[in-house]
Amino acid sequence: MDFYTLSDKGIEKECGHRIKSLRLRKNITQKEVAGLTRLSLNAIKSLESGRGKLSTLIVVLRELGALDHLDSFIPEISVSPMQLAKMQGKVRERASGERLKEKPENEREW
Amino acid sequence: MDFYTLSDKGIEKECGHRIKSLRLRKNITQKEVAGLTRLSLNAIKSLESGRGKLSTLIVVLRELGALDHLDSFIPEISVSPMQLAKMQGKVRERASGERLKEKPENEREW
DNA sequence: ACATAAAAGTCTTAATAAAGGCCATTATAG
DNA sequence: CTATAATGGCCTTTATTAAGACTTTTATGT
Repeated sequence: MDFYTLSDKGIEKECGHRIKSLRLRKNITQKEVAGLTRLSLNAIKSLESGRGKLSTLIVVLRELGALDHLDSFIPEISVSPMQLAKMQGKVRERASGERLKEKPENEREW
Repeated sequence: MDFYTLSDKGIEKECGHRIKSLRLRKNITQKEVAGLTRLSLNAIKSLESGRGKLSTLIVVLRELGALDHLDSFIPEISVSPMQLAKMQGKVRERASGERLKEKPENEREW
């Protein structure tokens, strides 16, 4: 399955379907998940239809014992040793934006 | 990294950090991501601080070229052949749920 | 086949994210 | 070191989700 062929909405729906599948695999109802997570039934229904907040997803995945899947969803970057050396062990904290000319060297107007 | 040792809020923050790392690896600014995804700068900032909607996460991950990991996120359930046989090729659509006694067999009150 | 419960749909209200703006802080290119 | 851009924080308004209740549809155990 190639997700790049799907629209954003398509991916949202696919995520919802898979969460539902995980739940059904454990054979528990939406209402039970709501109770276990202390979320509302509506939140569970929304999540399974592809909407919802990131926090909702996390809480539900934990209850379904699927947090490890989230780990691969948002991969941790691995910095290569060479790159680390190049930055002298410093981790970049900001993108290196464009820098306007500091000031024209010998500015003169006439 | 084991997500199960983290609190829900901890996982949210970790997700935000990873998204930021993915962005910095491509050396683009939050403002650029906002422009490319047609989301607001605020939405990007929120996402990188661990909040945000699932849809926001998906759109940003696509822009950062990290959608391919989604496949391993919530893997599609693989139904064993035996189970398939047991359900006569039918896929379960609802949890089985408890069923109250249909009706007392020989009900009589006196 | 039918009764029952799971789940989908729909509403109202409360909470929170998104949009857009402005200011303060700080990494960093030069 | 210093000027500048990147980012974080905060605020207001708007849009969307969560909560909670109710009704309707439909899968499914018996």
